[in-house]
Amino acid sequence: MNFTDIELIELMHKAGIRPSVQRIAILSSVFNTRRHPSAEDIFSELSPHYPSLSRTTVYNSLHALCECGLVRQLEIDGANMRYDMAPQKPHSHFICRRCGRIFDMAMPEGLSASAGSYEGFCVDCVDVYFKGICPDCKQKLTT
Amino acid sequence: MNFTDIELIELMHKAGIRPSVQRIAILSSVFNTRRHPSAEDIFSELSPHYPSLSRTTVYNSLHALCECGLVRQLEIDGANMRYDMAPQKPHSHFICRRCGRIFDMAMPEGLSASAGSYEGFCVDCVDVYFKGICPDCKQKLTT
DNA sequence: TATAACTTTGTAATCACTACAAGATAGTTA
DNA sequence: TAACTATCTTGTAGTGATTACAAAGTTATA
Repeated sequence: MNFTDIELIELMHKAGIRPSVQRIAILSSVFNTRRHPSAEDIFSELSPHYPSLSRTTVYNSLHALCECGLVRQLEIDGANMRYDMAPQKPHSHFICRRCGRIFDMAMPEGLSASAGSYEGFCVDCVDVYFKGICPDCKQKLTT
Repeated sequence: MNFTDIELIELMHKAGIRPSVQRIAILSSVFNTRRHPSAEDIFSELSPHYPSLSRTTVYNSLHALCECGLVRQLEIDGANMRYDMAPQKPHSHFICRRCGRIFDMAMPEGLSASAGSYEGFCVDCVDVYFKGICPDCKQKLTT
C-alpha cells in the first residue's frame, strides 16, 4: 500500500492514460489506503491540498481510471459508489452496517473462476458483497 | 410465480405487516414477475390501475416490506435500487450491460453457507453479482 | 363509537452524479 | 520556439432517484 507518484505515473502510462497532477493525487488516494473511498471522500481528502480541485474532476478522473482498468467501482454501498484498486488478486468485500467501513475479504473458493461458466452468458465481472457487523462494532455492542 | 392476493396477505400477516391495498399491489409486482423491478418500474406499472398511488407510497412500502423480510434490495444496478422476492433459496444475479435485464443465477456452491464463516465478522447477507452480456444480446451482437 | 396507531399522499428538499462550455495544459509538428 | 491540436480541468447548472415532512385518510382495538 505504498505507491510512489513515480509508480502511479508508470501505471498510468502503461494503461494509456495521461497522468495529470489531479489524477495522480486521486489514484494515490485510492491505492494508498484501504478505505474504498467514495468520490466525495476523495474530494474532501484532496481539496485542502489542491484548492482549485473540482468535484467534476474527481468524477471525470475516476471514470477515466475505471475505463483504463486501474480502478474498480464497488456498488456495495447503495448510497455512494465506492472505488477500489483494481490490479489485485480477486477478493470480496464486507460492509459494516454500523460504521459503514468496507473490508477486503478472501474470495470464496471457486468463484473467481466462475466467470464464463454460465451457459450462454458472457460474464466479465463478479462482485461478492457481504453485509453485517464488523468485529469492532460487535464488541462495542456487547459491552 | 403466481401468488394470489390471499397468499400475499397471508404472507404479510405472518411477517407482521399491515396489508394495505397498495402494499398488496406492490408486493405482487415484485413477487409475480422475475423482473427485479426498480421503484419507478413498480410505480409506472401500478399507476394506471391505482391513479392515486404516490411514488412516496411505493418507496415507503418497499422499505416496510424489506424490513419485515419479504423483499430484498439488489444494489446490482448502480443507478437504481432493484427489488427481489426474499423468500427463495439463495441465488445470485446477473445484469446485462446492454439491455439492463437482471437474471437469476445459481448460487456458486459453498457461498450460501459462508455467512458467519469469517472470523470475527457477523455476516447476515451475501450478494453475488455477475455482469456481462446476456445470451440474447450476445446473439444480436454477432449477427 | 372513540381513540390511538399506522398508512397514504403530495410537495419540497436532498444529494450523488452528469452535461456542458470555457479556459488551461500538455504533446506534436514545423 | 511557435503554432496547432488533443486532452484535462473547472464551475455552473442540471437531472433523477430517494427522502423528509405534515396533513388527510384508514384500520385495529377497546
